[in-house]
Amino acid sequence: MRKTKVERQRLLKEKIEQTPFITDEHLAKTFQVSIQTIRLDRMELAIPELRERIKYVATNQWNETVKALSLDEVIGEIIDLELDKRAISILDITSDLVFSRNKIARGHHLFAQANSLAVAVINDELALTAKSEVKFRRQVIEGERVIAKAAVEGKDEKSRTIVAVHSYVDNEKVFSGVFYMYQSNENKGEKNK
Amino acid sequence: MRKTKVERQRLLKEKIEQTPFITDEHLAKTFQVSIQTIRLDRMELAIPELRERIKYVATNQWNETVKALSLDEVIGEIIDLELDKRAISILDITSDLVFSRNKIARGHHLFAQANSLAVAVINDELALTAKSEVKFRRQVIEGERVIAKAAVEGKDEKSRTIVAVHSYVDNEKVFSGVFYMYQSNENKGEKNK
DNA sequence: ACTCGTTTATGACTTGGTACTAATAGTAAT
DNA sequence: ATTACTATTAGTACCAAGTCATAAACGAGT
Repeated sequence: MRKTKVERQRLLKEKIEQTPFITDEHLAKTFQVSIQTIRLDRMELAIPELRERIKYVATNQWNETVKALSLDEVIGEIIDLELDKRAISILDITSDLVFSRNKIARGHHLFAQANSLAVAVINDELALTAKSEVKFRRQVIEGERVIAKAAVEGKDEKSRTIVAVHSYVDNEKVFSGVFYMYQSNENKGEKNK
Repeated sequence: MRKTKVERQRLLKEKIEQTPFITDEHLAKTFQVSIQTIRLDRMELAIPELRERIKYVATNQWNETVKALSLDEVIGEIIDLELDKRAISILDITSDLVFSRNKIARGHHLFAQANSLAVAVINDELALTAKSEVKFRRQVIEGERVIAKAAVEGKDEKSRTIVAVHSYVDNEKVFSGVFYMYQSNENKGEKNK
């Protein structure tokens, strides 16, 4: 005999989770019940119809967010560097760096490029970001090349080095930020351990 | 007079690429032509219908998701999420995330964790960081576990969503930031006509 | 025999289309 | 002016994959 309703619903839920792109018709066949039964089941389980499921998967932000960010190699290539003064790096926005739906680059990649450039420009074994203020001026699209220019601007009252970074695509500013950097050398204030 | 056919088709293609989840009806209105014209255009341009477009996006993203599941430790794991309210994620600082010399975590990883949590907490198809102010309160060392807590704080004067994120290691605050997020905010709410 | 939970059937309606045919408007060539 | 042609609009039939509501049939248990 067929399984109980509860059992079928358990399996149904599983099945839909595994292969969300399945029609009621198909489900009815695999569970050897009528389409109407499947639909009743879905209603009881509050499982939306196929099209809504597809849409959900398509628009779901979660997946995008959890998606891999190979952070270490995304920070761009340094093409010019004058220690304690200025630095320039290039970051090509590849498909890995964007939201797949709209091809817009995720913000933290631009941040990472700028931040790592700020670290690099400082002539010290150790430079750490203490604070930063950044602005994402316009979206950057897949395929664009971001040129980040960092300039050391001096020290603040706590003798942290101030680095200004401006990033451009085709001379249009897309990102700017100021980074306040700890240094180990001249600056003491050895932080905690 | 209206634009030429060629021009309209160029714009049509663009529009659909930008916002693939748009019906022919909506397109007809925005281009001030009949639905049939839009359909002729799509045929000539070999652009599939809405459902196929959604499906395409969904399947792509689904694959990404499957991939992401094996690399979920990269920007942290979301362990709690209440859309439009708050979210919590955990990031274990592994050796990949630190400066090799001193085992201190690179700033942009903390930023990435916080930023992506800010994106995730927003209940919208599209959320982008417009601006942020962050503070790195103390260094994080290899082996430590960073818990980031995001809270949606409302909207600013430009109706960007404000998300505050604070990150802790053992109840000690190591990072804090405020993110101002763009939202697309379009459909989903409208039903009546 | 009657009732209850479950299952199946049926019909009307919905969305966002495809496929096809036909009519109309506007422009250019002869 | 007539013809030719393109572009656009209109209308019909049909489809997939549903929703919603109603009704009927089945299978047991007490």
